Amino acid sequence: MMDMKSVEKKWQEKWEKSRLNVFNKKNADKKLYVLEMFSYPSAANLHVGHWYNYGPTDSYARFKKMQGYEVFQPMGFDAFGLPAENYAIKTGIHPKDSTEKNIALMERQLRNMGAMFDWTAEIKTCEENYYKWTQWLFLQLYKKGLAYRKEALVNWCPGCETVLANEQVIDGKCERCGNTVLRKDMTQWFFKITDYAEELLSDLDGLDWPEKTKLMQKNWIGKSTGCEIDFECETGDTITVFTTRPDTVFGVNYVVLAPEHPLVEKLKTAHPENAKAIDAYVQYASEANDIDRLSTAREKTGVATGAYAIHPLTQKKVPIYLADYVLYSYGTGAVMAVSAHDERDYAFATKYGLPITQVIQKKGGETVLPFCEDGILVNSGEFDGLSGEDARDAISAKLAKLGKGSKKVNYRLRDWSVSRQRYWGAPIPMIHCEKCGVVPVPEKDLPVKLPYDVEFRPNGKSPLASHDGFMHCTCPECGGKATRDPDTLDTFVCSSWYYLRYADAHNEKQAWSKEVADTMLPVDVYVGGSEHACMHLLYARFITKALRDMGLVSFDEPFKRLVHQGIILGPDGNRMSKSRGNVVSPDKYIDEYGSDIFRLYLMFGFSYTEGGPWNDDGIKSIAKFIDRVERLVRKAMDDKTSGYTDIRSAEKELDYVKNYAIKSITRDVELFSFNTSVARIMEYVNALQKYDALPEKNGAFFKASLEDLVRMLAPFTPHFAEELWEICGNKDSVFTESYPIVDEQALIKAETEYAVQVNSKIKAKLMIAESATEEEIKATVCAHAEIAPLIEGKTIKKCIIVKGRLVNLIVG
RNA sequence: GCGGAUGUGGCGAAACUGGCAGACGCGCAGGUUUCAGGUUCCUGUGGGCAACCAUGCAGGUUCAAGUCCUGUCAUCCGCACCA
Repeated sequence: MMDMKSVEKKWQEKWEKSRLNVFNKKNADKKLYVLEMFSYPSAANLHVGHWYNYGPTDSYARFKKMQGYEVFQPMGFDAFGLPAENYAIKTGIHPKDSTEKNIALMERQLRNMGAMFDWTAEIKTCEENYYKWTQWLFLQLYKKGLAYRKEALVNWCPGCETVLANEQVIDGKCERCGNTVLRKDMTQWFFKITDYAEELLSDLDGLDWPEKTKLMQKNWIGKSTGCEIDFECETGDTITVFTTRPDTVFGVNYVVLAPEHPLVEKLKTAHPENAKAIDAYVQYASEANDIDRLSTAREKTGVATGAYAIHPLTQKKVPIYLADYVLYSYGTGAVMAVSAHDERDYAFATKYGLPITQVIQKKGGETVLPFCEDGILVNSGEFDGLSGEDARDAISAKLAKLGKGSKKVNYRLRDWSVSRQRYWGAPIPMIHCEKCGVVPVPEKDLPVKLPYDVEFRPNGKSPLASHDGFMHCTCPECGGKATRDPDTLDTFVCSSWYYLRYADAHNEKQAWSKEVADTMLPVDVYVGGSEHACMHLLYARFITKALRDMGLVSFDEPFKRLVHQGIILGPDGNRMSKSRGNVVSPDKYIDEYGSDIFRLYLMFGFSYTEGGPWNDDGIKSIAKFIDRVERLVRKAMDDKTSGYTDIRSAEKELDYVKNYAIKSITRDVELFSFNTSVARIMEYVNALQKYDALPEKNGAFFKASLEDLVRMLAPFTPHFAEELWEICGNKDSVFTESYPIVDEQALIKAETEYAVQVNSKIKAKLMIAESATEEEIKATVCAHAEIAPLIEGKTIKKCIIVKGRLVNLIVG
């Protein structure tokens, strides 16, 4: 039995020395960029999830390398972020110190994993030579008008006196102190991702991504086509509403504004008798936290303003309400309420006793209100009788003609808020000057360094705001006194472009050279968890498109193909978590069996994209399998009795199994179907063992067959295969070999087994020559001893032959 | 509420465009090796004595359904008043 630990160490050192894992630019024409999502540097050891992401994907990469691709598989660290800062607040250990320590630890473990990472391209997002370019990226977006400042609602924890990221808000409460999180207006930097909404949506079609992920992005972007309609308000102002159902416009019973709508103030002035009630409602709505407000189950609330608006087509007066079921952030922040044909309006109207006017009739059936589907228009003047689509066209055309409305497309997607009132991130490279306003830091002055000596314990402001040395600077435009932006960038900004930096990691003059980027990118295969569907994966696509429009890259999409690994659950079937106490650590398994066996088990025991509950019964069997392979190889190499040199049926049979395995593996690895690939190798090993047990065998043939086994095994158990390859008497790395290629000739058999059915029931199995014609097959089947009695005296109505598989005789 | 996925032996799972359901492995049983335990190797292993019955459940299409269609239940994931 091999000492896996020393074998792994031996080969890792050899690979390091021979630069086996380093991308060779000379072969760039054959490049294949295989990327795993980089890691957050945690203090804990690598967990099963890391192994499950990186181990099998590395096998994929190695397989492609053996197929002749020049594989680029870099690794790095997404090193800024909240956990390090929270840890610092709790323990007083500086985020930089803990992060660097964690990176060192994690990098060592990643190296011990033996994956084919090209460490020469390693990046750490918290280092100056990286975040300098993150800041540069911000400036490019700013120049392009894609970064802007505005007031926005943020999560505010009154206990910690700080802003929280959405992820830190658990059930409406602060994850640290448990206080109820409030919403607060603050001026923030945003990236204008909404400018790209349409392209982000339409380009999904061309991506080789899981359909589920594409659908999630599609829903997230949330395109809806409709119409904006103007209602004149009694104050003389115009209330513009957005609707996807202009066909229901004759059924408008009232108009609703979101409580935050700017017109509220004016309406209050116009109707002082209601001012108190309005104020109370606005206050009530602002205090409701997101969880309550967003719940569909919540009862509708609202208040009458006393004001009215004029219906643009009927000229009738309709009352104006405030209600928080209308979201200020979507559409125009105002809706026309059609009580009969919208569930929410119906519920509101019912509660407050408002009129309900039916204007749509169900086609062929009784109309039950609220009726929200398409139907035939009634009570709609000249538009009566029209149906859904036609009515929408006709009515929006009429409104447009009157200057009272126009077609409009809205997206659910909002601009990306990137300011964080936090310390451990890339400082936003902006300067605030009393005279010149907001001024970008000149590129030559980058990076804006993140100072070390900062009080990062929360006090209600960004930690950097209290650091005088950082804050005070001179205005690059007027040279006068100015201050820096005290906020840092969301870490998703760092990870939105890292795949570009990998390709040109040591470039000191640029973030990347366009030439290099265009050679190395896009990423051919990107592997990571599906939890990033609407965050990282969307941001990265947006940034790529923005960079393309700036002429900095020449491709539209960063990740051509995307694969999500499944999740390995705890043995109890739940997500692993400390609180549940069901966390399985890979350490003891690595210690006992080594990294090859551990990764092989991960590949064999689970369906890669599904994952599933952890179970360690299987890992022992993998260790046994590896032992068996080793014994088989050693025995064959020691075997001096080479026997004879003929190729008999036994050799042909072995060759068949081998080539069947090669063919299957070649297809399955491409699909990330590792469990079936390993199964085919096991079958081949079983066949080799059977052959080995023969009294006589062709020694040279057997040795060659075993060398093929080692090649086949190499991507899955790289260290072990190298050792076997050496035992076989080879000097070079097995990874300089090419993966065995299927010999189709070996897969042709003289005879195939057919299942024979009579009236669709299996009755017999028999061997039929591959060359037989359909007529011959039919004759053979009918004459067969088990079949003949069953069809005797009956007419064969039909004979279905599936070549190489089955024959179905329909008799009556 | 909306959208999506999944449901197959005692267990992890296979099954490419409808074509022999359960590959491969675990476990289990019997044998073998060993002083003994582990190990090795061999054989068997969905259920039922059988005809037959079996892919969550109920229908349907088809010569043929795990696979296609309709309905339904359960679990998981995403979104959640988006007008």
